[in-house]
Amino acid sequence: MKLEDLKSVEVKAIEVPAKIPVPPFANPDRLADRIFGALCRINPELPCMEDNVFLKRVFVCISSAGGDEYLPTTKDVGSHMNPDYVDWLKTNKTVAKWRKWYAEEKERKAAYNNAHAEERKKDSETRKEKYGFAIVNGEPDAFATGYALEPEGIYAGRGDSPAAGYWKVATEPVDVVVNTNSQNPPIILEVQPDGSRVEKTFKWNTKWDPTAHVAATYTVQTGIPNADGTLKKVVKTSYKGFAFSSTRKEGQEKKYAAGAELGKAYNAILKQVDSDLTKEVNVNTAIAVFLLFEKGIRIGSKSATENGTKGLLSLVWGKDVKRSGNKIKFDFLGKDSVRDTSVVETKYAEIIEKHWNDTSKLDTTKEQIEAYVKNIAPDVTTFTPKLARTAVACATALNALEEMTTKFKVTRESPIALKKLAFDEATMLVARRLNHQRGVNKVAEEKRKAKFKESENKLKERKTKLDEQISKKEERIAALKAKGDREKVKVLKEQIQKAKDKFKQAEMNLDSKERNQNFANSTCKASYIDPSIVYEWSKRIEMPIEKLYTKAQLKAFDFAINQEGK
DNA sequence: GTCTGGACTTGCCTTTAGGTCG
DNA sequence: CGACCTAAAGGCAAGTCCAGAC
Repeated sequence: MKLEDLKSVEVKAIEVPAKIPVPPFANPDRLADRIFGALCRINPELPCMEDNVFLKRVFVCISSAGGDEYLPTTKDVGSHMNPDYVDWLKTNKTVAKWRKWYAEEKERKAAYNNAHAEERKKDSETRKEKYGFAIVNGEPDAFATGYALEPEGIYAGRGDSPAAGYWKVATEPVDVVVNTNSQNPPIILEVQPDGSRVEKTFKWNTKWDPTAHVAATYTVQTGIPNADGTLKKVVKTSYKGFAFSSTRKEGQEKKYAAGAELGKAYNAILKQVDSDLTKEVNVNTAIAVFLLFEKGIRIGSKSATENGTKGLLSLVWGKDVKRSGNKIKFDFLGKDSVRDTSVVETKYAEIIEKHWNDTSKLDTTKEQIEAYVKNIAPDVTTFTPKLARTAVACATALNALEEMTTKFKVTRESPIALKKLAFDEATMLVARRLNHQRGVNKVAEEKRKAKFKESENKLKERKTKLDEQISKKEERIAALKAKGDREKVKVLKEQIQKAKDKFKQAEMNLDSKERNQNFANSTCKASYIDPSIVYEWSKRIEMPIEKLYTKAQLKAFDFAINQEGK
């Protein structure tokens, strides 16, 4: 989806983050001290602290930077083949001392922030007003993801990232290329260890590329450092930039428009797939198209990614995908190392197995898939496999909203809480379809389970209390009836009904939470479901749209949400 | 046509803000 | 009226995709 060329860009400021802080008994200018500090600063409950591969790499970096005094001995961690850093970290005195300092520092900072809350808020607002934006095509435009350069730190990758645990070098202003055609260069806001900012001027490297929708670009390198901070070995390089809000908005708008166009061709595409799979022509591409539209699966490439994760084109038959009767069963690690164990039920299961098994991986390409779809639907001007995911989400959302409206008997008069529940349940169905799982690590999962148990107990307590209150009120009703006070009886009865309804809603909410606890609907809400679908639904049942989207989302979706009078 | 740098999007996790409850 | 809790913002890793070099 090509974005419009830019006419002009002027960047106000770029922030340079502070280095990793270290305790007063260490040397902030010494890299080994900062890496050790970064290690001690990590929350000990995070999964990476249970990961010996991660920890081993951290110590390789510390040693390489000249911090041998921080290294555990072989006696401390066992054999070289299978060292145990996890337990050592839990008992080592130096680590404990550093951790204590970081904990105190955190408290001190929180207390300071608390005491200076108003002043800090004002400060940050002033800064945002003065510097937190660029001027794009003559109009002020916020940054979509902040305007601070990459800070140094230990690279925390997801899954089996080959860079996890290595040192990520801070970006220096000399490494940055500012994308501007303005005479006014951005200033540097250098963050001090105490959080204040010092303004500095700098002679930036600049270029002007109207097709690139970024304020600046730079690369970040991760690997094993020398004592002076240069890298002895580079493990990973990533390219970054500061995107504009308007860019994101433009992209989203075009995406949904293209998705809607594709949606119209949906039936025709499935019909062609049906015909091809039945006649067994073009089968590999037809299977890919079928799964893209049935499952909303990511496309991936022929080979696995460097983290070992997979997408449709790298799935191996018999290993990542299997058949059981008329079911196709998936089990593989996808983006962000999230496991996909979904099942697709289809009458084509046997044909799919026959052909996919022949070639191990699906014998097709993105280009062939694109050509296949465009051949059926020549009106669809933009099609990439990723767009199928948007189309699947929108189609699912449309059906799910209808389904949940009926299931929960939502009408215009329904309470807002019930409408919200129906909406959440519907978006959760989309999240399941797109496999948006949450917190796959054990620590987070345990916490979530504990928390859920707790709310369940609280609800039970509430039920006991409610029953007591109701029986008391019923006694009073009986007494009032005897007296013939109809008015008060009516009021009391209404109160009871209200309390019962409220409790029932709480029960339903908790039940919904339990069923959906391993899924998150935030992502599909923010980037897949066409906001106009949601807006139409909300108008129909008279649900205030601002209860469904956050402030930021409302602003981002204003192209779809007609907010007349607001 | 193929390869790949890098622009742009997606998505999980952590932190923060702000609201609620006792 | 602070402790507690949840929703939203923010952060940044990791995908997809496009265009230019060869």
